[in-house]
Amino acid sequence: MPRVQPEDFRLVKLQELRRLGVDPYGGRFPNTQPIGEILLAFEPESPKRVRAAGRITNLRAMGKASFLDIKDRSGSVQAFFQHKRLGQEKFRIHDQLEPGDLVGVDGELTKTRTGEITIFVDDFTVLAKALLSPPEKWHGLRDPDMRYRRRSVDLFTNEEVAECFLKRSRIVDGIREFLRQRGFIEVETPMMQPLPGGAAARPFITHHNALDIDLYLRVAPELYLKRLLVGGMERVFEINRNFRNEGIDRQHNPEFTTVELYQAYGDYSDMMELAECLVRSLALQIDPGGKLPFGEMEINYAAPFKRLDYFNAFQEANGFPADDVGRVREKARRLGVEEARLGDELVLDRVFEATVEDHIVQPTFVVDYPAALSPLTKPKPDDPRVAQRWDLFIGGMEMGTAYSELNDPQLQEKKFLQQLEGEDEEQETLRTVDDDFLRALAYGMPPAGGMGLGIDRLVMLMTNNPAIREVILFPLLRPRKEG
RNA sequence: GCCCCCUUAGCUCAGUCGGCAGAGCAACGGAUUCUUAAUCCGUGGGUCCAGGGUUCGAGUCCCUGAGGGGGUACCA
Repeated sequence: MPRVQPEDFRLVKLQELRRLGVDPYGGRFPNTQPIGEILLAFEPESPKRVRAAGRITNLRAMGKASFLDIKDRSGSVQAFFQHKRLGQEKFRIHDQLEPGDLVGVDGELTKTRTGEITIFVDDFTVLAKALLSPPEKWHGLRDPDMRYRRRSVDLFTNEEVAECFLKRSRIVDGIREFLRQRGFIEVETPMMQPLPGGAAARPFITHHNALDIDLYLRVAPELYLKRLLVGGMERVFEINRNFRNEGIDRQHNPEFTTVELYQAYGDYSDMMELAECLVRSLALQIDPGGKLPFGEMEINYAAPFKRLDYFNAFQEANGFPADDVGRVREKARRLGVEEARLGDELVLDRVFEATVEDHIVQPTFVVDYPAALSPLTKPKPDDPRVAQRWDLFIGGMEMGTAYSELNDPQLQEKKFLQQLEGEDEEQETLRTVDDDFLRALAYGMPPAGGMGLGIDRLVMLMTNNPAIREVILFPLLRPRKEG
């Protein structure tokens, strides 16, 4: 038994092609024009010869003639195959074509009697015989699970899916362009790290045989990018994957892409300006009015984004101050948070999430977080309990975070050690002290602003897809035997 | 992790009160030289997710499990 069972009726056609002396898996087919361009260049009064290649998406056979719809990445065109025009031998080969096959065609571009722009084919090449049928033409491939598992089919069948990933590519291009113009250079730092740092999340663990050491897939690139600041790379960014061994839902995939950047001699207010400008410019590229739908919501990307002071917002939403530990815990219990085994600062964060963050729809910077939640962040000069940090929320999602980066090596060490002391509700969440990073800091890191933005979520907003799996080409799925 | 829903032909789906397993598309045979989801005539196609139970009889009711979807929880 082959691993993938071809459909019998397609094997028959495959054999017939070979019997006719045709290689069903063609070869180079040069000098084609994108179908979209062919259609744009059409002039009714002066028919031209054209050459196109693509997938047969539909086929209407009528005895001695048939119409095939041929689709490439740029568009779709009708091709007319006629016995009279092709001759007995070629028409016989044409009879073996089916929806899903890839063909190259040569012919004259004119209109049919009904006015459809059509390639009147006088020669063609079989480029690939499909041994599995494409999805049914009315409803197509709709089941989300099947769409993710067979993303190839999803992409060539569902126009809007292909479009979404085209947009994603353009968004990433846009981010790179934006940052280059501001003097940032792109770098790549380790995805496999001896110590997972930069965020508190459960890491994936792997093993390197030659060195016989465990390595962690990174949960964040932060500590490496900061080493580059020490090294004198004053404006750096990295667009790459992070890996977190956590749950999967509409906003979370175990591997996800972020852009993380550092700007020497700046701080979190520079990052705020940068983030606002970047996100706004991406939105404006899609809608000149800067208003985009997201599910039931309409998001207005007009500047300036709203600013919300963490402690003021907390007081306003809850009617008591964030440092009233007793009332914070009481509120947490009422919200159904199991607060007993959590530290004060984590309980506060839960209550803040439930009462403030979850209700944010329009682009909003939540500014000045409790320092206890932000160990890599420079505290405010006038109040060490407050960190120079903001989180950006849009459409109910956390889009990113930024700090004035902590560059005091001794304070950093102290904060690392405090993290170790805090009772750890997640046994698997590693909290370690990265001595090598501390050593780098000790050589002197310039004060800097740093920021991370979730690119998948950004794409969700820009393409109006409320599920992260719609914007990741191959989201993680449970493997399935029968396929 | 917990709650709710879904799983029937290659695909998209219907299936009433527990009583012979259904449609469209796709496939196969035929007709058709300007069609547009082509049309017309004909044919074949099922481990009803898996296992167990109730019943004279289960796609349908009950239990267990698997996979998926949605929600919720977790994710400095």
